[in-house]
Amino acid sequence: MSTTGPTRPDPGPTSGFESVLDALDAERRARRAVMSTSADRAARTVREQVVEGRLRSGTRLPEERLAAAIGVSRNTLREALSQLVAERILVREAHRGVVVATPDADDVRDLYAVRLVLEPGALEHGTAATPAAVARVRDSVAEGYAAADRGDHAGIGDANQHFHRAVVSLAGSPRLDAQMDLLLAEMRLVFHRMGDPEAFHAPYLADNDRICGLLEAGERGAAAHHLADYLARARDHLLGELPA
Amino acid sequence: MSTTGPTRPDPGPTSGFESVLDALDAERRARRAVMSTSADRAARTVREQVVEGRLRSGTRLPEERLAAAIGVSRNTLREALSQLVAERILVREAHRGVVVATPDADDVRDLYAVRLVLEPGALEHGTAATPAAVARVRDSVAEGYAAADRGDHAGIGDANQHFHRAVVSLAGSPRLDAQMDLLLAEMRLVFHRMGDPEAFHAPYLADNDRICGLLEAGERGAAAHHLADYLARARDHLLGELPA
DNA sequence: CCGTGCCAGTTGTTCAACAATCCCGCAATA
DNA sequence: TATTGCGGGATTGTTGAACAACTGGCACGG
Repeated sequence: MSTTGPTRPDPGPTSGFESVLDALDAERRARRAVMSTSADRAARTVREQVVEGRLRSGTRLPEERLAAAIGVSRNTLREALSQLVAERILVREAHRGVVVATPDADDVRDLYAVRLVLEPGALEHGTAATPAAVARVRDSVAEGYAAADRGDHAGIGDANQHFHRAVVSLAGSPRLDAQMDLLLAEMRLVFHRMGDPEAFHAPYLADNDRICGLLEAGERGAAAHHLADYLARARDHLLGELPA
Repeated sequence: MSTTGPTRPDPGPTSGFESVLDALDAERRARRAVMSTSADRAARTVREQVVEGRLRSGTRLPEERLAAAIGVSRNTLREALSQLVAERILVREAHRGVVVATPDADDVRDLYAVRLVLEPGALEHGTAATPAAVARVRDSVAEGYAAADRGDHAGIGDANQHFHRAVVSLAGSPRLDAQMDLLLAEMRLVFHRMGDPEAFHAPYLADNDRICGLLEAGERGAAAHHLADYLARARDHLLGELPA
């Protein structure tokens, strides 16, 4: 360390060098998170196909062919599948393989039981209801109206999911956010089983708007009660349209 | 089917035979769930060692030796470890292996953020607050007092966990119950990092009793508020005693 | 004392194999 | 005809070994 570059000072409590070093380290961690392992990538691939609706409920996923298709070994794929089974996106039947989950009425009731605790709870007691967080809720409402204006039914569904995710994020808990993402992925599975999934969400745009308004007005208890009522209605609506 | 047994009627909408058949099928599924795969058994083994406190936070778990110790192959063990990583009991660092998780202050805050939504929510809005479910809450309170009477500190901790699990079960959601079990397992990891984990829970026996009383009296809103307050207190208490 | 390069150990991943199990069809039988 | 019994083929559960990529520590040289 004699010729090139500035000689390392090293003393300062937070030398500029240390910060650069930390930044590089952070970048590396980020890269790791993105690249991750083959198993994680495989899991992401399969999950995407499922929530996107290209793999319908009940389809079997033979390990050998799927592994070849994704380009990983069977062992690695099994790790990925186990992860998705834990997320309840797939179900594994011993010696019969994994199939895309087929949520039944009981699953729907359970999912809504969770949501009825989670979403009103976050709305009323969430400790991260900052203006920015509330604004994200408002954004999702606007997104829904915009999608409705251009007749984009899928867009309405997406916006609706964003709304409920934004509500839960009022709790300010990364764990809860992740949990909600899994729950919403499972909800998509339910929607894909319906005859006309796209038309389902439109009626609830007004509810979202109203709840958001109450939230902005600081009437969090009222917002929570409205949301609870709305969730119960949506649940029954959904149970009515569920096949089998 | 001509000689033995009653000839199959087959017509009835819900022939008693069909129900027997369903029961047998259910039993088989249950058996499968108990036996499960080697990977699940390995996961259960490791999880038990961790929540029991025999494997402390930060301990590294080399795959080869651990696999040999449990008696499964490395590939199978990896499946088990992945499952525990998903449960946040272990953390995996790329190319450095898995170690027992070391929850820090942020983790504790996050865990309590979840609990602050979940537990008061279940208490106030849970739709399965049957007399039997309420009785289970009361049982856990009694269990706590009994443990205190005989100076069984570990027993107090166990009873406390039973109390919070019973509260969440008021929601009547299997998914939420499972989620709460994971959360409580993570809490045990936190407690194991404390200097004197056993003495931590005793002060909260009275709170549990009081909350249970309010619940039995039908004052669910008050019970929820008391629990929320108590959780915030416990969180700060815990953060104060957390090392590092 | 500091930096550099090498080496052992561990992980990530693949491949090939085998037993256990399940599904499907086909023949035998009442 | 409908049911039972019985392969045969396919798939899963699990193992063992192998190799590249990567990490951490140690000796070497300045």
